[in-house]
Amino acid sequence: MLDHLGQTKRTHNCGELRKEHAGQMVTLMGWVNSFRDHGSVLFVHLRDREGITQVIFDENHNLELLTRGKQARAEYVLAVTGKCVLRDEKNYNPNMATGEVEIIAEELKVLNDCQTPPFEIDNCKASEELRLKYRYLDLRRPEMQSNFRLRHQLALAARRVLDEEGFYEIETPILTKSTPEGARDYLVPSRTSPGKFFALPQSPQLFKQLLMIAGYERYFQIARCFRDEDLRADRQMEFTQIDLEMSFVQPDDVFNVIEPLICEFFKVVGIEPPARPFPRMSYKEAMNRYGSDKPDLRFGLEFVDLSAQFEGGAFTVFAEAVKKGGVVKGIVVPGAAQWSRKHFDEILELAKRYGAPGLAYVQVLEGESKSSLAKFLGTDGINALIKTAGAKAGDAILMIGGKWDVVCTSLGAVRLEVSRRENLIDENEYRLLWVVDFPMFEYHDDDKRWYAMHHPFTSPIDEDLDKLEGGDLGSVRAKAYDLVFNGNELGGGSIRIHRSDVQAKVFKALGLTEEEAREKFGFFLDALSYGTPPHGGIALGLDRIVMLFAKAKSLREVIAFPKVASGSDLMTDSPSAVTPEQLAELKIKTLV
RNA sequence: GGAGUCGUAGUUCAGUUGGUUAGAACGCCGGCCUGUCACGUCGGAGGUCGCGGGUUCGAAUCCCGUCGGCUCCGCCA
Repeated sequence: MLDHLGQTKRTHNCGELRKEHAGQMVTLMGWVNSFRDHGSVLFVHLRDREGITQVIFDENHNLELLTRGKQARAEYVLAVTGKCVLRDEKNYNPNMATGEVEIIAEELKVLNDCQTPPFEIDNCKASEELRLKYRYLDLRRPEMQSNFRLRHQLALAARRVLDEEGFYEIETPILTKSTPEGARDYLVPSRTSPGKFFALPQSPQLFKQLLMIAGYERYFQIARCFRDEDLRADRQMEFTQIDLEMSFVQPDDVFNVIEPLICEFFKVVGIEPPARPFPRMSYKEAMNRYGSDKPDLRFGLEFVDLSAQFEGGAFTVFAEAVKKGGVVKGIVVPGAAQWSRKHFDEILELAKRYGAPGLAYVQVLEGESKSSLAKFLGTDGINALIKTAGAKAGDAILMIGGKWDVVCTSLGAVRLEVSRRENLIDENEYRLLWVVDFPMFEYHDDDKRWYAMHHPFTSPIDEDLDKLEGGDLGSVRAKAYDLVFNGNELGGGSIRIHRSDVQAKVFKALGLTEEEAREKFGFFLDALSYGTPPHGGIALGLDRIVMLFAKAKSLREVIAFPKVASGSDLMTDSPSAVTPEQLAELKIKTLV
């Protein structure tokens, strides 16, 4: 039989009672975390958001109440009133914050019962699939509740810091206009304009720029963004950004807002904040030294350029690569001289997945070193190589030669894999940096045209403005920057174009005719011409920030109701079919 | 779109070379138990081996297909 809550009021939560409370009458409400029935005495651990407290039902104290208490099962919802008492010292439970006290039940209300849960909340060993199907149960687990407390605290800190810095929080539309650049849009059919569609925003990009044009000077929003692309452990189709924009600024001004904000996050989680200013590295340098535009600086394995060693040499594969304008780069891996052939082969396979033509290596030994290159370079050549690379006995040098970007990217992947295999990452270290001076454009071989690397409203750096016309678009640098945290891209932004003439040149460079530009961004181009202040901003991935501070392996651990890799929601079983009537109303026919 | 990997009781897993009645732990149900907090103890129930097809005297096991989860490539800032 269930009881009504009635006028019973909770006096304390399940995490706050200490020995100072001994002697007080208290009322707790929560879920049965566990129970142990000893016949004439029953122990119940009652759990709520704040913690767990032990409640005792005792035959000598109240037989009728004990009998009723014994009906409780896992996850029943109880209201218990009783006296908080100090436990005998030998009965302290040091594993519980409330372990020095317990509640002797005087009154019990069973507010609700519970089916046998599909997995134990207290001791969850369930697969992620099952956890997601019963997400509301999964979210009861203290580990998950702690993730969402952290998420709340970080979002709150962001609001506090940005408010102190003079930012207004302003909402922008969720139903907006499809823009073909960038990621695939989620489309929403318009009933009132049959055959036409809204798009869900990939980011509030244009709206926040319009707010600058509108004179709001400093805007921020904790904004939901949508991208119809395949998911990853660190990528959901629907995610949250701390999005902001500022007027009359250069990149430094943005950094000077973001760095204190990030430091505040460290304070919230109780970790010593990193030193400021955060280091900065150009895109080119990051690629050259680490093979990534989001280098993980928690470990070394920096690239050594070995092009000069191979130029014109007997190892024709590498010599040819250099001759054609490519490079040969290597990393020195401590201890890897002992690796098995199989181990090297696995690394080679990885490099190939990233487009590397091959992978050469030298196993550096006390006496003669081992390498497949020995027959080309001779002992002297190998020794010279070892010296240039700075390798010691016991190390191995892994080398890739070819086109610059392929070498950097594939060796970067090798560097990361090696760091994992060799356990080179200190999980308690936090390394932040700004990656700056990104290329403005990147060339896509498949459709033979240039694309904006960031987005087409990014300002080129002043010195490169001239290069927009007449030529070498690949060398134009953008006033764009990414914030990188332990090898993860936490956010990115740029100073925007505020002049119509510059914007027109960029569109032209991207191959957009004036008519196309007008059709796609006409409203925005109009706005640009009405006194746009210089402005710029950034967006930080809130989910990723929470994930990193929570040391979670996937975004799904810090998003309350996430999608799985295939893009569906296992709890609601969405997406799902809709009725023919719904489609008819929208004038939509499906092809499947 | 592609690659790898996993799918057996409510859950997590084991399951030998293809062999007779598919096991364990936890959970669940019932009994006993006054100090447990991973309680203990006695007993019990619980299986479409993801699904479909094939090979075989015989399939959880081998083959083909398919569905679903995870990780990655492509894609994505």
